[in-house]
Amino acid sequence: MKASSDPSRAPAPRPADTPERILDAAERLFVEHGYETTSVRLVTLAAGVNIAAISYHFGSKEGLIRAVLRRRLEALNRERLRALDEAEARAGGGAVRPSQIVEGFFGTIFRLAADPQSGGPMLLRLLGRIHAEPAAFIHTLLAEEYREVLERYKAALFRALPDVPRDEIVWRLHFMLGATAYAVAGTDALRLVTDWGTREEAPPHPEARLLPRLMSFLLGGLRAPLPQFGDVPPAPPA
Amino acid sequence: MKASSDPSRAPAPRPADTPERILDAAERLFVEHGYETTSVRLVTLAAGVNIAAISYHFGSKEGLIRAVLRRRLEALNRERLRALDEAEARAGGGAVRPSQIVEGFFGTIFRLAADPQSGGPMLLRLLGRIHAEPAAFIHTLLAEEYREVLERYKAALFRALPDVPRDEIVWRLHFMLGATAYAVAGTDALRLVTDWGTREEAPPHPEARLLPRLMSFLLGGLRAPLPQFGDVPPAPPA
DNA sequence: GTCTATATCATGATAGAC
DNA sequence: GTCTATCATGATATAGAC
Repeated sequence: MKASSDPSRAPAPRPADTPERILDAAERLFVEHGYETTSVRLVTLAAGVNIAAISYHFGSKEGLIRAVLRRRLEALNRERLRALDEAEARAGGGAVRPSQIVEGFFGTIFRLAADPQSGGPMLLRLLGRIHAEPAAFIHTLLAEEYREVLERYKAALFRALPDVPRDEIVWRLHFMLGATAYAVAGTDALRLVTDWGTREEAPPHPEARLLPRLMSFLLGGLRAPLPQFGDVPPAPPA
Repeated sequence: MKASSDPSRAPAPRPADTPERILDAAERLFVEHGYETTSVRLVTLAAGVNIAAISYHFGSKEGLIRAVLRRRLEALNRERLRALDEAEARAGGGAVRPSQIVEGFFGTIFRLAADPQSGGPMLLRLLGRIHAEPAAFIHTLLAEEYREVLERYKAALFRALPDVPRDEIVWRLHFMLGATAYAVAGTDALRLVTDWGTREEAPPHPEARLLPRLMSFLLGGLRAPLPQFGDVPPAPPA
């Protein structure tokens, strides 16, 4: 029997392996302070690993945030595709109802956030934050990671709303993404709108009812009457 | 006659005074690269002023972004209050219609953006970017700057929608802010949703029809059927 | 008010011993 | 794989001449 398989000799001082500890600490710090503001020194300090470990395991700070994002987005993509597959199976050959599509796309975030294994509530804040990062490579990465899933959901919406122009559906999907990213970014932004000056004034667990509230808002926007463009030309003359 | 009042001796090499040149350059660079990523060196270089001018005129980098924001938000607040005053005057003593309220709040951004004096299209991107900055002092500043105007608009919405619980209205206002901030942050985020790989594929001036599209989406969300909370408790038991 | 020169510090990354 | 020590760079801010 090898020593490494002896449970009493398991690497006790490390609760998890180094790369994972780094990913956990980096995720938390990026969420709290943003990508630029968070130094790799602070990440290694919070993770309880050596300063050189990030270069060794992830190559660079950019490699680190890429790994942080991929870890969460992979699970999110998988769940979103599964939700849509299931809804389409239930619909037989017919179109899936818009509420099912919206629930599959946006509700999945909240279902994952309820599972500590998938990141827990931190996942919500990570998604909210990441859409706002100024670094260009992050947006490129997001576009790549989201592409397949967005294509599937867009196609489902086109089928579900055959009377709404496709342009309009794409814009509304964009608006829905924005409303969700903002809603989910944490309670910081909520302070703008509410009177909660102190923690005591805030209701306990304001996010408990967030999902149904958000869903009805998004569906209302998605199914709103089409805009009247009036005299505004589609594009100014060349 | 003093020399300084002689037009031929006006400070010709400076198209505007130093603080304003700095504000213009800083606004553009903060919008493009974010607050943290933009160095004061770059700002002074772009403004064509000396490296020490920012400390002298604004005290620090933080003082600079505060001044950048205040310059635009003051005008925005003024216009938003004016729009609501006007709508309330037209309504006599009655409640202002929701569409008028939403138009007054969100439409004002676009009307200001059409005026180069108020910042032009840059104003849209500035607002989109600023809501996403991680720095805490920026959110505090935003909350202070927005407070009065938001109170007025919230009160108007409460009157306009007496059957909708006030909690729900506040949340929906929050969702509307998010959708707008995202929509307005620039075309970068739009790439996530569209197939525009290259600039050639994008329609010319996609933002021309943005306002009516956004308005109908926001109004649809604001007037959506109330959410059914089902078995979800308002707050978990203590 | 404007400029040059510089003080002081924190960052990301790595070389090389163990 | 992990660690110490260090490098090169670029940051904000200011002192002091003009």
